[in-house]
Amino acid sequence: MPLRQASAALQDERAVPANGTGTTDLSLRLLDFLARSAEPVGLSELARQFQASKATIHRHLQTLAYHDFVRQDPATMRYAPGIKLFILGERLRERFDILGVARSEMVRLRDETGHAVTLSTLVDDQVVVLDLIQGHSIVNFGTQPGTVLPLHASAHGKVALAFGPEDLLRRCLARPLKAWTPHTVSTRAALERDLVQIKARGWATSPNQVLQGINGIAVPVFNHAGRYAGGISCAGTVQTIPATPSAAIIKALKRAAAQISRRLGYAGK
Amino acid sequence: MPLRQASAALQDERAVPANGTGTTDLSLRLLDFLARSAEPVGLSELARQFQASKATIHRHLQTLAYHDFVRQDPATMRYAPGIKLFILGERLRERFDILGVARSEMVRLRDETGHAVTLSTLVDDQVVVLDLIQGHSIVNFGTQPGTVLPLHASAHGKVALAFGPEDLLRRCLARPLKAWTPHTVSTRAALERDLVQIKARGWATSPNQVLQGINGIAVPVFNHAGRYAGGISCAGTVQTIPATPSAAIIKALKRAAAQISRRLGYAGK
DNA sequence: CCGTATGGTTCATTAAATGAACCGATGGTT
DNA sequence: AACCATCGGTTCATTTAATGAACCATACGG
Repeated sequence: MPLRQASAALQDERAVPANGTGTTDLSLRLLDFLARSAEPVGLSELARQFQASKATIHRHLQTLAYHDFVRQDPATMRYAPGIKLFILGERLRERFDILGVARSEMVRLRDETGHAVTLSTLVDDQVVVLDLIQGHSIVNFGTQPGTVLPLHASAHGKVALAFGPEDLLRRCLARPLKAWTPHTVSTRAALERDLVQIKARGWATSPNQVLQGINGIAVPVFNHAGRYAGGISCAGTVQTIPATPSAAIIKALKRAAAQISRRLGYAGK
Repeated sequence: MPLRQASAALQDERAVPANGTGTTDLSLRLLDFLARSAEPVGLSELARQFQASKATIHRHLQTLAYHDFVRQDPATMRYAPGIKLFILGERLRERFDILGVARSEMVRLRDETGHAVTLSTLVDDQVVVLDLIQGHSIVNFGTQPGTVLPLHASAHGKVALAFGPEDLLRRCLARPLKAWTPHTVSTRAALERDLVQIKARGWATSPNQVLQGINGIAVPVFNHAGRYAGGISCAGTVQTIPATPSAAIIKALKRAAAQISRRLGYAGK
């Protein structure tokens, strides 16, 4: 199977690599590629993907492996992401204090509603899923921690737009709004109309926005300074969570959010 | 407060950086340093720590930031670890399938015993904590996910030595056994005696081994091939988990481990 | 108003990253 | 068995690109 061109995986549509070190750039792209690959990848394959010589790739991998960012499967000789990524990633967790205080409330919310519950926050204009409590159904739902959600087409994202930094919407509109499904709100006017409503009622939904048949409902969490600190949401099928959800689930979400906000030092209602 | 010399943080006691790319090496050390720092660090500070020019550090940070491995606090201009570490770290989680199947059993074990429960596995001769379920006590216990445990001085480590790869013990004995406390088993003979007993009875403890007053009890988990796949443990004070633990807790641990092993496809008893 | 921090940039020097060609091993195919 | 095409890894001459001294502009404190 032809893998997607490696360089596209990370650089994506973004403009120029700016003025940095090209060597490091290659190393990081290698690291990213390996972390995104489902299977360990061989040296030659990597050299082909990145259009570099085997010698170059080999030395990069040596250094990455030395720092445990990459490991070589002793049996197949192929390369896989290393444990260091996991270790450093876990260390980053501590920085998001919202994570610790939210956990128990999320579990309670899950038990109340039976739905999968996710926690998100805004990092550098990106909505990132921080934690996930699996729902009480047979099929596993919800976005995994670490996932980046679209600002305009997810419940979490729209909560961030509605209650987050002032100029977030402007930066969001600077690039085209990707239509994930035929139902995705992808025009500026429709999104702004949506946000007015979300601000008024305090919660956002995203029926069929990012995936047909799936819906989410999210509410904001505020910190000690009274500012947006993140969001919590329930996710499920459009059958279980309709576009206009039941008063019960909204109430449960708002209660949980208020509780978390209070624990973060929020003094508001 | 004088920070520890940055270069020592990662290279540690290890011998030579091998033959890799020095540029990448510096980048990775920078990344590691930032991830380990509690607070964001300024450019000049980093240049001093790594004994390199500001220009060099700056360009490295530019590239790291471009890939979201590092972010610059807009207010203080200082540098902090980026969200990419968290994202890639979470992605690594999927690779450890033991994580998914173990979770519910760990929660049940925690509820049964009240103790903090941890899950570990062996990665490149290192025992790494994969998951932690907090105990039901006021004070938070247990080692955080991502932590590397000593092979000879932790319950998890000794389970790995007893039930893991044949030659792990040999490689473990190749370097001196660090004595974390006065009670740490740090002689070859004592360790080997310990392991014989652990193999016979199927569980390991580590009273006062790595921290005075703290004990852990661990049992192995086996995979579909009947080989060691990791371990689960309960942790607590030596008062709550004595050196020779109650039959109840041992039974609970063994039951949970058997259940997880079975879900991993283990056909044994 | 100076002194000394900070983050960031420029540019000539040179150190170091690079790739073509190579090796030894492995594993199918003829 | 001989062959060919892989594989991971290494060598070494070439030249690219990483480097640091010196340089801004700015901010803070006495």
